[in-house]
Amino acid sequence: MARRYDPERRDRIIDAAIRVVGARGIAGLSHRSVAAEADVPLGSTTYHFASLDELLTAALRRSNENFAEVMRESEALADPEADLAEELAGLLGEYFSGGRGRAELEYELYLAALRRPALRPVAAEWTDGTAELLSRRTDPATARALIALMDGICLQVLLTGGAYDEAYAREMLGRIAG
Amino acid sequence: MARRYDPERRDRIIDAAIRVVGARGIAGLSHRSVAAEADVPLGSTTYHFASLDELLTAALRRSNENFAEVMRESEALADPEADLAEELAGLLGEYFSGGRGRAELEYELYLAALRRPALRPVAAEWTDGTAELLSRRTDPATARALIALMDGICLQVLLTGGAYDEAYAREMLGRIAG
DNA sequence: CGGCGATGCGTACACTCGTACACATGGGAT
DNA sequence: ATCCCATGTGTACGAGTGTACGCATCGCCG
Repeated sequence: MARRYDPERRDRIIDAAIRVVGARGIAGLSHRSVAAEADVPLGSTTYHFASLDELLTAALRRSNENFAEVMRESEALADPEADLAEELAGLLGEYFSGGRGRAELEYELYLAALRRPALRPVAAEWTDGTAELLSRRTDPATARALIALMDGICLQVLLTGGAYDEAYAREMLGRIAG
Repeated sequence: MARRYDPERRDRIIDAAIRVVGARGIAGLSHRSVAAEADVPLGSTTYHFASLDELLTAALRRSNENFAEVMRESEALADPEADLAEELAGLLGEYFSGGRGRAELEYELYLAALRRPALRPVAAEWTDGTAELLSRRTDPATARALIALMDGICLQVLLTGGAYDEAYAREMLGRIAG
């Protein structure tokens, strides 16, 4: 077969990996499944990413960037007049409004760091980055606690299959933000 | 080989599964690895647990029971005089004092519910049970928020590889408990 | 323009896995 | 005492996996 000149292949493989994780979970991620999704031969995925951990790391980093984008777009976060707890609760509402899919995907990548030390620095990047963003509206310790509570609330929704209760989230975030 | 009469084999297989997950993670869980750990033939594990999901469900349920035991033993939780936030922060301290191992194992099973609907009812059982326990000291909504925050704090410790800060946990739990 | 190294391609191998199945055994119901 | 079926045992098969390797191709640097 003719060889293709494809300078952005690496990026496309990462995108394919994210789609595969979204559709079949990390358990369904393999060099072959990614190769098929990205429409590249098997050898190409192993060439660009020596191990699956490497690929997952890249996928988590990209996922983080996507989320960071969303938070940056929310100008309300920068408005010192707005109620921080309400803004965050609203943000989570939007996050869940598109169905479980997206949140499930991003959390699966994030939680994968539990067992994969290679992902931990990337997970820490996300936490630190978000904390820094929130630090413009409150002190650093409070910022971290807000993130922890949001994580916990998302977890309860995702793990137990329950619904997201925005008023409840607003109330509890408010207790921390003061 | 002589057949062994072994009425508690099912239980021993569950224990073996928990040890395997602790040592190699859910990714390393297979009928064969469990069979080897429990010292039973392969066919025996497939006989007692038709699918790995079934085995994971049983493992998560047992893990929940172990944790519930710990919480019940903590009489301090029942003492209306004690400061709830301080008690919970202390409990988490004990939880982490034995190294990452135990928390990592239990959270891995718990978080597996994200992608395995079969585990979600069991995860919900745990949340509901713990919330009920805490409801003796506070209202139900606050109880759920305390659990969410504890989950989030544990997650930050486990995912980023950071250390557990008991004073910080106490402060933030206190803001929710009021 | 020449070549070389990065990139792409296809295949083969050894391994593990879930599943299925045929057969053995003996506890407990009848 | 007898028989049945829940339980236990061993093996085989096909599918999927990570990895390695040889060869092809061509952008780019000298």
